[in-house]
Amino acid sequence: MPKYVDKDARRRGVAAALRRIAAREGLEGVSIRTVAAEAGISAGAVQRDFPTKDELLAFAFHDAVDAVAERFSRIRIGPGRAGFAEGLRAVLLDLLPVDDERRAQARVWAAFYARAAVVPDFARTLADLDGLSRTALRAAVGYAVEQGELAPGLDPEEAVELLLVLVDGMWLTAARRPPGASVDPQRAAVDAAVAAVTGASSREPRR
Amino acid sequence: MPKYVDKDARRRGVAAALRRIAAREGLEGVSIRTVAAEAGISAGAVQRDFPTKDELLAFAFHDAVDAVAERFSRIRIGPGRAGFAEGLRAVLLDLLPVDDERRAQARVWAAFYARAAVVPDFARTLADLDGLSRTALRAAVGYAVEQGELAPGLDPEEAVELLLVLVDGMWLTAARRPPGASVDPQRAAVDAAVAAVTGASSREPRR
DNA sequence: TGTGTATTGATACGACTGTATCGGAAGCGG
DNA sequence: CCGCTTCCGATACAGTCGTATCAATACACA
Repeated sequence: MPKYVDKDARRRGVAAALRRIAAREGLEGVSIRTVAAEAGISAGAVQRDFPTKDELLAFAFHDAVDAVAERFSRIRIGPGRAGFAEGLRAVLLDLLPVDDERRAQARVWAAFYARAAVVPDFARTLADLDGLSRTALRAAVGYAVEQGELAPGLDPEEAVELLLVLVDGMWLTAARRPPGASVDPQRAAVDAAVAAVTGASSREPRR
Repeated sequence: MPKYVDKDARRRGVAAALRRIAAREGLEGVSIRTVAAEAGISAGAVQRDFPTKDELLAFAFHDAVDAVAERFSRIRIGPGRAGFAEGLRAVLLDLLPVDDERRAQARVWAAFYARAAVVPDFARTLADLDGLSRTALRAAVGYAVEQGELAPGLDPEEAVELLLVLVDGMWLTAARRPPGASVDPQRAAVDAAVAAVTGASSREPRR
């Protein structure tokens, strides 16, 4: 039969267009028409791929969540991989918006994050992501305890919660960084975070 | 001459109405008409107080920033006041959304925060707030160093940056907490943060 | 090559947006 | 009590929103 088209690929393309707009002007600038224009197709085409705007937003959101989850899962901390301090440092540095792509991604994240404060579905998705990060961090912190790399006074479970909050803070602080500003303060925060959680010194050894 | 009205008071009232809406449905639900209805006045009256919507948003934002700044400045850490650990714990616990008012405030904050990722004026205001917090934290950390309460390996300047990020993370994580959820994870994060930064133990001494 | 169906762009609709304009209500100085 | 100035609510306007509808198009198969 006639005229077939790769639907999933185009759905992802439309979602990417939405994120480009969201990175530029926030979720407020996102409409069926603007997204269609950014994607280079007509508004009618967008309507067919996503019958309603909520579905479009939800899809783009889940796509963004997946991208962030993938970014985290790329760095595994544990036996045979990176040590705890190095791994933690890598995760946190990965959130620093050193290039435009990462800065754009952070701004999109901030937009969706704010929506999660108001739309329960979004909040649930972020809570799920928390769950994933929690188990990953639990494993990493457990490994740190084995290696004696966790700061002596820290309760492992509590350390996991601290790191969760820290990651959110890094990511969102990054979102509001103006284009020309220096990343040094954030780099300092990363150094301090690694030092505080591992109990090591941030002054002499590394850098 | 005729008919006088307290303009500033009503401007604040309108801004408060805006924030109530923002806490409930986000900045997307904010329009001249909805704000007017929430404030119990006509749309024309809002227009007189705020000729343009941007001015209204900016005013409400600055009001919210002032409220947050005031919340922080209420707790002074230093000689004669609270010790560093207690003061830090108090600041962080103050961000926990234990009541509805605080949760609403956090959601409003998230909305404005996301806008700061996209509107340079908002970003500048938050950067100014960072400046304020930075000097306050510098004093507190300096005091901690004197008292030997700072974790031994931590660079004071870096510790300040870490705390800045941490506060943002606490506040924004709070914003997306569903109404019924427990605050225990966040309380754990606070305990860990205090322990990690002071170098003390989070297991036995306090709690 | 013709045919039938999946896809498309355009157009229509009602609701809502921000903003401008304006006639009447309201209150104080005389 | 009057006049004048400030305030207020309503209405008007052009634009955009999300969504529905529909004729025209483009393609795979016979």
